[in-house]
Amino acid sequence: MAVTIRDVARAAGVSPSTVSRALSLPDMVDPTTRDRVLRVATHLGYQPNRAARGLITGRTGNLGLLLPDLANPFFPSMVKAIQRHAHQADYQVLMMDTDEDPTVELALVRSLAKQVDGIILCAPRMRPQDLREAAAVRPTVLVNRTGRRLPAVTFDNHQGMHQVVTYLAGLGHTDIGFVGGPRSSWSNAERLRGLRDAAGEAGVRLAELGNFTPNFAGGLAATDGVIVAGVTAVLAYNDLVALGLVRSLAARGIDVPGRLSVVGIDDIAVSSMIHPGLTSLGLPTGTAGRAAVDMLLQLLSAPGPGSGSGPARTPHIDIPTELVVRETTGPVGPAPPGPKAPKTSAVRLSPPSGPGSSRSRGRSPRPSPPPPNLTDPVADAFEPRSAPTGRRRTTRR
Amino acid sequence: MAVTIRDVARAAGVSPSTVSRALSLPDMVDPTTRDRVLRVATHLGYQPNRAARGLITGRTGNLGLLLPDLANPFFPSMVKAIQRHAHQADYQVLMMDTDEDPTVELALVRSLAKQVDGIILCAPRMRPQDLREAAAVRPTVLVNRTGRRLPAVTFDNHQGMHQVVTYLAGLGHTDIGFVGGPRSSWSNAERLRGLRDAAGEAGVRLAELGNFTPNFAGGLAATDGVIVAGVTAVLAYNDLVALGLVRSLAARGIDVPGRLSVVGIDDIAVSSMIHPGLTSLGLPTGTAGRAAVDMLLQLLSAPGPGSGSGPARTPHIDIPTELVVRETTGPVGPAPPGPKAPKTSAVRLSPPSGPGSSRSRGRSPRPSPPPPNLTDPVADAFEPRSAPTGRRRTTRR
DNA sequence: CGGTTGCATGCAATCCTTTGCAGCATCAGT
DNA sequence: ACTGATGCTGCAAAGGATTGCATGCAACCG
Repeated sequence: MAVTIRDVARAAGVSPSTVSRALSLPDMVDPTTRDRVLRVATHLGYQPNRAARGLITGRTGNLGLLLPDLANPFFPSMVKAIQRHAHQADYQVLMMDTDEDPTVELALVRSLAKQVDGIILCAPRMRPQDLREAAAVRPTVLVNRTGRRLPAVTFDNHQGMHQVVTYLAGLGHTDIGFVGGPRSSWSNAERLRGLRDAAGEAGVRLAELGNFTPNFAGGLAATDGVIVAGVTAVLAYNDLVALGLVRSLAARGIDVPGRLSVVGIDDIAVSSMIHPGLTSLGLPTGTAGRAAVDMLLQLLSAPGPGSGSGPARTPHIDIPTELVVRETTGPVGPAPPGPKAPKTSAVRLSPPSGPGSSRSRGRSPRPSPPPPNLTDPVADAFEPRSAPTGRRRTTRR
Repeated sequence: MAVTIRDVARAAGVSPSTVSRALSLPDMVDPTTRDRVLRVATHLGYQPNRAARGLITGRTGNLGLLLPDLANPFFPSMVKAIQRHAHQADYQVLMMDTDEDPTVELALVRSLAKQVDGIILCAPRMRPQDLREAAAVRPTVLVNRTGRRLPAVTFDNHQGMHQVVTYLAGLGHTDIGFVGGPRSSWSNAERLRGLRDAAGEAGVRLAELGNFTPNFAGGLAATDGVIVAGVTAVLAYNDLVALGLVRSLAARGIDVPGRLSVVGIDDIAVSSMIHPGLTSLGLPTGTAGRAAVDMLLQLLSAPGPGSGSGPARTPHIDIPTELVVRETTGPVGPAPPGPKAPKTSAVRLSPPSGPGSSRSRGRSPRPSPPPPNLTDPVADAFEPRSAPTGRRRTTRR
């Protein structure tokens, strides 16, 4: 059927062993024969049978990826980065979605165990002991959380919270609310900690508004609490929550950012598509995905635990975040009494006083004059995801 | 290391063959021994080595899934359905993302070939001959397109276009524009064809406004053309394009749906989150994903081509679409001269005259009275994705 | 010139499961 | 009681690649 290593060997006049070595241990065979073997192999279109290889090496050539909900726009970009990077190293990715159900996570990890060489685990609510069990069964890298002595790739929540609080304080906000995510979520706890620190340093009051589901519905549910809290700015657990918040605030006639500034986390693609554009703390998911794959591959090539000189430090990468300022944040102050002011308008956003805010968008308020021409300058103003135009980023401290 | 079939055999006092049969051909072994074997197997936690099995059976237990861009919110829900369904049949899914690059599709299919038993191919722009080559290497099911005599799962574009046109015509629109997607895309051609038919039947004029990239930027780029076309309603190739359109129309001060109604396709999650909510032709991606897996599994269990009585009909499932009416569509007519009417507002949407439009939302315009209580009734009005409240669907014809 | 070293290659075992075939036992029928 | 059929089980052969070990050859040194 398919071309096997014996076919190549026969055609090249060598033994199967030599073919195998020519492919996987190139400098162990004579250059002349190696070239001949490789030429024959490519000519015949030989591709090693992964099952046969796996049977003897005990490796599958697969990486497992466990995540809570692919439908959350936060994940696809990370998944894409992971896939691309894994493929470059000749690994396949087996992805599994837990549907935000922590009870199935461990079961999925177990079923994944036999079929992968290593696991990238994105399970913000998994219990630490389960985490340990998962890591015991296969080399594991955590993403977006830490665990007891386990390799991890995280986003620098502490620094991120500082960015947000500093930015908002610079706009004059002294009362900031936080719409929390799931109580058991690692990043929720982490963000809360960072927020308390940052609020204390900046001298602003922090209102913790409870825990909500990390999606659009959660944002809707949080609205009333935000209103009665009497804050002038609110940070949501993620962009989906923020979107829900913005949506139902608008329905209540509450001006964003005039009466209330809203900030999200994740900087998902939608945040730049809607009106008003959502100010959000961006988490570089692509960088994280690549880092996780690199870390895992390194773990796989490294000798197992117990050997080596002393207990190797468990690797950990903390990725800096990046605040993307758009239109849901503005200086604190009463809603302008101006005649029939539009509900929300980009013009209301004066340049923040924080660092890196030199450029102003310069777009006029909604009832704008007709476009000067019909080609495309408008597109630039709307920050297509690829072009940095119109995105003002605060520099990292 | 791991527990093998021999361990189970030894513990159960039978030969490995019997264990194998007890697991895969249960009614071939004596019930007594079968029970004993199964009990021992589960007790020892035996899981067959997939590599060894694959080596002899020639099957991998994997399904390949090729798609153009996971970051397009249209796909994750389909991917989730595919995964869930495949796992139930004890298959794993190897997903590959082509990054919208048709030139890498064939290469990826080839690299996928040896590692999967069958392929679910979502490649709207792949050339027919490449399609055939892909299908020759492994059993293949096309999704969201057809190809020469190849099994396929599609959405009923023809019926969908009829739904949209009928609905818009019912609102009084006689000039409808279509913002097309990639010229080489199968569904683009299909939609165009359906639109022409439907427009002819309904007696409305159809303006074909060109081809654009199937994303937010494409919508931005299409805006000028839409404006000069002089239409009162426009259908976009997909929701992302529609969102771009809505966004830049708003920036130009063009009232949606007062002056221009906008309809998208896909009904991605975001469309119900933004304001104004996007009217969209929903494509049941979950249904499609499940259907594709079912079809592929059937293909895998069926005898290969050439056998059987005559050429079996190539399976094809056409999934009905479902129009979800929200706030970007309304009756044709000049923008109301009413005092400081908000740019867009749900109240402006009078019930469409189409079928199935009995319920009205009953939400008041934006400057609404304060909420009656502080719990959650607002959430209901905003159609959290799970609850059908607030989604008026036109019944299928 | 003999011995040793080192390199390149081949041999053969091994990974674990499935499955065609053979064997054995039991049972029914005559 | 013998024959034939039936049903369950075991034997052994794949299936393709990797790898420790052995072998053969050449080169080099003494």
